[in-house]
Amino acid sequence: MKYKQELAKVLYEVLGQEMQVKELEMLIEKPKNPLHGDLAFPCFSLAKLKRKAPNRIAEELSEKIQSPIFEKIEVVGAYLNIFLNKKMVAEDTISEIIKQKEKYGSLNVGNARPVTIDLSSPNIAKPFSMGHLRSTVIGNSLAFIVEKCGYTPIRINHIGDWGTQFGKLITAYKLWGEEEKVKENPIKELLSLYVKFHDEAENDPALVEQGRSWFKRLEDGDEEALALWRWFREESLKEFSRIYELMNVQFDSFAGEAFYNDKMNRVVQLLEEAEMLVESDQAQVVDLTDEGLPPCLIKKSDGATLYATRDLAAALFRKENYNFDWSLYVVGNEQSLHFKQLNAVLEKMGFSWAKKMVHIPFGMMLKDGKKMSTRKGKVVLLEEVLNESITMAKYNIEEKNPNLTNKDVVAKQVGVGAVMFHDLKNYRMNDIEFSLEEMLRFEGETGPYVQYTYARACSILRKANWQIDDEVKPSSPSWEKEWKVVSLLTEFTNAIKRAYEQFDPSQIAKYIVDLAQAFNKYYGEVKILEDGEEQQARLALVYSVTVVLKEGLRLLGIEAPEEM
RNA sequence: GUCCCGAUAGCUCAGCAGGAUAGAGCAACAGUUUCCUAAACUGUAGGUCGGAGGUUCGAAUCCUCUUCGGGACGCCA
Repeated sequence: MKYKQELAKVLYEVLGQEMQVKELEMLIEKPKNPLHGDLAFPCFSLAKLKRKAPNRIAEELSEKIQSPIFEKIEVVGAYLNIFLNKKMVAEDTISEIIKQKEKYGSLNVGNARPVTIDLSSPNIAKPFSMGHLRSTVIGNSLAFIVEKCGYTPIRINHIGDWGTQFGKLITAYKLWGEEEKVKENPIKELLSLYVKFHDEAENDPALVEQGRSWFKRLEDGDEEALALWRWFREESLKEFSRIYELMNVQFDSFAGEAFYNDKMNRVVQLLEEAEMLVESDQAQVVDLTDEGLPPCLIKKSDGATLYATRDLAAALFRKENYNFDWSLYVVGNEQSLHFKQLNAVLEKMGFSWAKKMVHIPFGMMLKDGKKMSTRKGKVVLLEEVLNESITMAKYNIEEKNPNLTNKDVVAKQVGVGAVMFHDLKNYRMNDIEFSLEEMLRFEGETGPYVQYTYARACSILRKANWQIDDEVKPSSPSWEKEWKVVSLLTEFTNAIKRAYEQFDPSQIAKYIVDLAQAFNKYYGEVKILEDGEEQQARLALVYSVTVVLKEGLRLLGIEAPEEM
């Protein structure tokens, strides 16, 4: 990054006023082919300005520019290829990592301002499905990323503990439920009641009506309805917390939908005062035709509220309570219309901060190419997948490293890491076809691969008895074989910046895979522990790699065992 | 019907504020362990970047159209 700026500056000095430093910097690229150096400047656009052949310009520039950080400048056609001074860059970078340790790569753009993150948000009385995994894992990672950029993240688990579904569930329980069975296996039993309700409702529309009226009773504070609701809620939360513990995810707030029950009148009132509410088929809606959107439903014909009402209340509450700078919603792509409407209504109400509310959508977890449906009971349970992955990791440990001391702890770290990394490594908008085989893969571009690389590096440092000493400057004559690793280490900040700007954790995941690959290649080529004057420099590099791999994994919410 | 996503190697995906021969991993095949953890490394093979136009010195990348897949579109969330 800073090397790019240096090149832009040097070019600017030679070129004079023809282009701004910023423009030049934008033109500079990182060649894919290492034979083309570390930085390249294509002269095509300059050729147009100067009305001169691009390769002539490249020639001329190559003779004029110079800087102590350039080792060599080559001209290939219209390209100016810059080779950086390996010794200088390597020793600089490694010293910086040794000095900053896990702070390396931090970006200070947030000034400690709060960022609320709406994530996970499972529904009570429904199993924690693979679909919720995505929101949990992406949101959790974004919280770390945003924090790395200087913000204060606030993780909010907006539990789905309110809505017509509870009317349906209560109806089903009253009709077919047995207390004993529910107590034995709460989620499973409640889910089968829910599924049964939808099966039966297909032939009996009166059931849906009953469900609706039970929900109305719930909203009106009916004791029987409330008691059942509380019970379902409690049992569900118990189950969820087990999963969060496995994944090591923590929240700052569990304020879910029910939390906003007493805050919705105010929203309705505000909308009324602004004369934004319109009656339509006995329901109350906000018209959004001017915004090119379908109307937003605020109140149903029976007076009960909807999720849009609750989300409006939640948005107001979060602004007032946390005064967020950004408010992120990590919610599936299928809800993007809802969030557009939400934004539009808030803007219409005159809240300019609505612009700072960002929906962060992600693709669906598909089963056989189709959406998984709770109603049809077609879900894959996250907990089962996690446990299977942990078992698999344990098996691998027994095979490969039977003398490991804390096998169960490491098996958990690796097994869970595999599942989490699998979800984070790809661009979040892609749909994912559920495949247990893919998720439990421990080789190639996977979480365990990165963890393994880290463990190997740690093992070397242990064997060498290497101690961190902030004063010692690593020094080596060539840095030739370690150059790829070094050059990736300098890129860490860039990866973090991209992840933040695009709210995309996969940027970090891809980066640490690249770094791990480069390190493993180096490991295969060079005997790091071999005695000699360069050994200390190599060890300092290995240490730098451990710092960045561990920090990269941490930003994804994944643990890094030192042995595995 | 309208709107939102996506399409790159057999499979899963990178690459996309345009740049040099389109890259990984998995699967396949062939190798590497008296040597720092083989969950690794090396090599071989594998491509009309869905299709057609357009903009440009230059397009996987930008624009338009089109095909296919997924999703959303008032009383679910």
